[in-house]
Amino acid sequence: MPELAELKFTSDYVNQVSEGVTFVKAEKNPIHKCDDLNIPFTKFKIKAKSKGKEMVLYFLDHYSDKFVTVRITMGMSGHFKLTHTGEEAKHSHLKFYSDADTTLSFVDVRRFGKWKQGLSWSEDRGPDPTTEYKEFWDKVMTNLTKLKKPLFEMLMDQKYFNGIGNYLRAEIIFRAGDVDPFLPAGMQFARYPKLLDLCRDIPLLAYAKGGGAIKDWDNPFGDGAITEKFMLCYGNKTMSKRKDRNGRTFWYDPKWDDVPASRDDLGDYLYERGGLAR
DNA sequence: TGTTTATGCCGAC
DNA sequence: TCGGCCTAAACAC
Repeated sequence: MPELAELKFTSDYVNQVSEGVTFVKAEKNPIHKCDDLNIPFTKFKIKAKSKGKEMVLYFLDHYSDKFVTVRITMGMSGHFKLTHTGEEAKHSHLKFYSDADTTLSFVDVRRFGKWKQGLSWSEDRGPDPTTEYKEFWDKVMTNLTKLKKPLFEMLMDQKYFNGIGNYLRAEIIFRAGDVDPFLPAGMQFARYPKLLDLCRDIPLLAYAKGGGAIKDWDNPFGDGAITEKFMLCYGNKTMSKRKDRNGRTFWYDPKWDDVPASRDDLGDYLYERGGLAR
């Protein structure tokens, strides 16, 4: 489930269940390709922060001010789960054991999630549109000429839109209403500054709507957590869909169905609708 | 029983 | 830019 809002939930969850807890050991599942962790403390606290689609975990020494960091991404299925020790979920790939017979596990069925010790936020990912809005706005608006890909594909570029993924781009574009998703992104941001606001407000809405429901990580996908009221477009049978150039399904309002899906025909379309040279 | 699909990257051409 | 990385559930036959 992990886009910007879910990373915030995950970070919240780690902080909630780790509050006041002392951890004593970190362990990696050998099947996972990422490097083992080396937490150089015998007793430590854990704290988490999220930014876009990344998390940073802080391991704080019980006996000093020293700490180490681990940067984590969630892939398609990553999440954290606190259990009794010995009852960790299948597909737990990192386990942090407390001194109270509990384990905080990083659970990830598909193993697309990654971690690396000693790192903080990635240099090649942009600001978080919800917590660093001004930097986000500046970065987009000062690079309009570089945003040449169509809006619906550009919104997945983490260099500018850190935290936006496949469902958020669908919901952002759907709510933008009159904004053609298939025209070049830079042009659309220049024409419709409200797009910048939506890149902040829709992830915030997802966070607000999901607040009560996503906590049940035993059943993160099946309970319609964010669906009613929030998920208007993504996965909706009455909407249209097509594959983007990366093979991801893009859900959109059927009113844009006349936009050519073939790249060969798109040149003429841009000339007519976008005012661009052929 | 086989195929398609899944909220994401990542690196080899 | 395209296939690869993974498991599991939903769907097709």
